Amino acid sequence: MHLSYTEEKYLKVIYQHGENGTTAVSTNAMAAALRTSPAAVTDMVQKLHEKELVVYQKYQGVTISPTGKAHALQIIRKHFLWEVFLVDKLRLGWEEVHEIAEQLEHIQSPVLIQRLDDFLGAPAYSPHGKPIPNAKGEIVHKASVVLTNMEAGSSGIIIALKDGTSPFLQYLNKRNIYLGAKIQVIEKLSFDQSMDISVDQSPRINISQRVSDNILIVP
Amino acid sequence: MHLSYTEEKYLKVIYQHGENGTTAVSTNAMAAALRTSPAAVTDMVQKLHEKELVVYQKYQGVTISPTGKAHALQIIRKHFLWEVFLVDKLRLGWEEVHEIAEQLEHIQSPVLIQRLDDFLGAPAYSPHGKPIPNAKGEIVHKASVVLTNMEAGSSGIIIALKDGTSPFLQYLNKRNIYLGAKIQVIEKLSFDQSMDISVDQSPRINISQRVSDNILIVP
DNA sequence: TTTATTTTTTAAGTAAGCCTAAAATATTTT
DNA sequence: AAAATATTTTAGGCTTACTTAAAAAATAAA
Repeated sequence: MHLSYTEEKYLKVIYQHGENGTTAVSTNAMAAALRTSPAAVTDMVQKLHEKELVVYQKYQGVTISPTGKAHALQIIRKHFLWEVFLVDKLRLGWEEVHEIAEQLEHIQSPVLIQRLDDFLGAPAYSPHGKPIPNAKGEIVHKASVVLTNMEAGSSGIIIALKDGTSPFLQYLNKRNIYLGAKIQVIEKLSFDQSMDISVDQSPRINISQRVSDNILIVP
Repeated sequence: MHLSYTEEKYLKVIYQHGENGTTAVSTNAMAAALRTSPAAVTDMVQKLHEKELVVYQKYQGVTISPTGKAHALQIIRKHFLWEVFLVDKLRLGWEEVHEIAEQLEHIQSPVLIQRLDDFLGAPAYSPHGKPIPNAKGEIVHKASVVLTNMEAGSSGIIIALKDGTSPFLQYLNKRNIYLGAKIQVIEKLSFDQSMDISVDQSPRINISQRVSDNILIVP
């Protein structure tokens, strides 16, 4: 079934604000999230209920249905993949990519998304460290850990940064540290809490705790 | 001034079907191009006239205005840049990219397009060999030449392919010949009209006339 | 538990973009 | 030049997604 741009936006909000489909979302909350009026939300939600994309009862808020959830997960998948593209390939700061991905997530083309996924190396996490649903809409969630807390000798992949400001990004760029890079913790220096790491097999570099505190890793 | 998705589509068609703004476009022609009714076109064209994006007189067809042209060129620029991305980076066949670029061209974000342009290496031509307007909306048009007609010793860049079918693309891929590659004509073999070329300084390879006939070059 | 407040829904109406059918104008044919 | 045909415009109406204002229901306070 084909959904309109607006219907897609509503489904995504219902899914996300309803804690991934587990709780009901109030009309007011949706209106705020979508920057529209409560009356408009009631209108749309009734239509989505008739299409069986949500479950809605007067005055009881709205919950996403299994069909609606499947749609929402595809939209979220597209959103995150585009975010990875924007940050990873186009080097946009991740404060600014959300807004652009909000538009890109509605582009209709299965082959495009499949190729984009390939091109990006089938990333598992968004730049914000959120797990990307796979093509089937499944979320495979691995717990991430702050680089600071990793043991010497262990390794993993940078999936997200806590600090997304330009100075930090520039620092990382200068030191060739980037999203998706494989990090190996070589040594932890207790004197100043700094650590020696290796990025993608390259020679070891030393980073301060200030830096490692802001890097999230999955094994 | 912000334009709607639909207004953008109309402006592009008016510009392109009016031979880049030089001739008027008929209502029927536009309706066909936009897959809508002539009545809908009259409606929209009157609105665009009031916004001074086109010049329209009853029964006289419509011409783009300078302001409208500036908009159209930006949309076309975006369309072509996305096409380059899809073909060059995502390796989609260029028969299938037009439809996707029709959607992508309406994404609103100046910084996105600037970064995309950088990422693609500021390409001058679309995969179909059409010149891409620059950020100011200027079209710098260099004449292209069929590879077959180039002299031994001369060189240039592949800007387009005449044949975009999968077998041809696979052939090119296998031989490491790609859009944007620098081609040097080393020798022309009159016996079978084949030629020896070098792609981006790599060792010489021989290609048949069947192949060189379908490759377009700019010096 | 009754009243006040907040939330939600209904009702009526708007704008964008489309439709069909009929009327008006252009163009072509005779 | 008149008649026939094709094109274009107008008129009236539809759907989507929104708006504001009023009514209804739920929740919180007294």
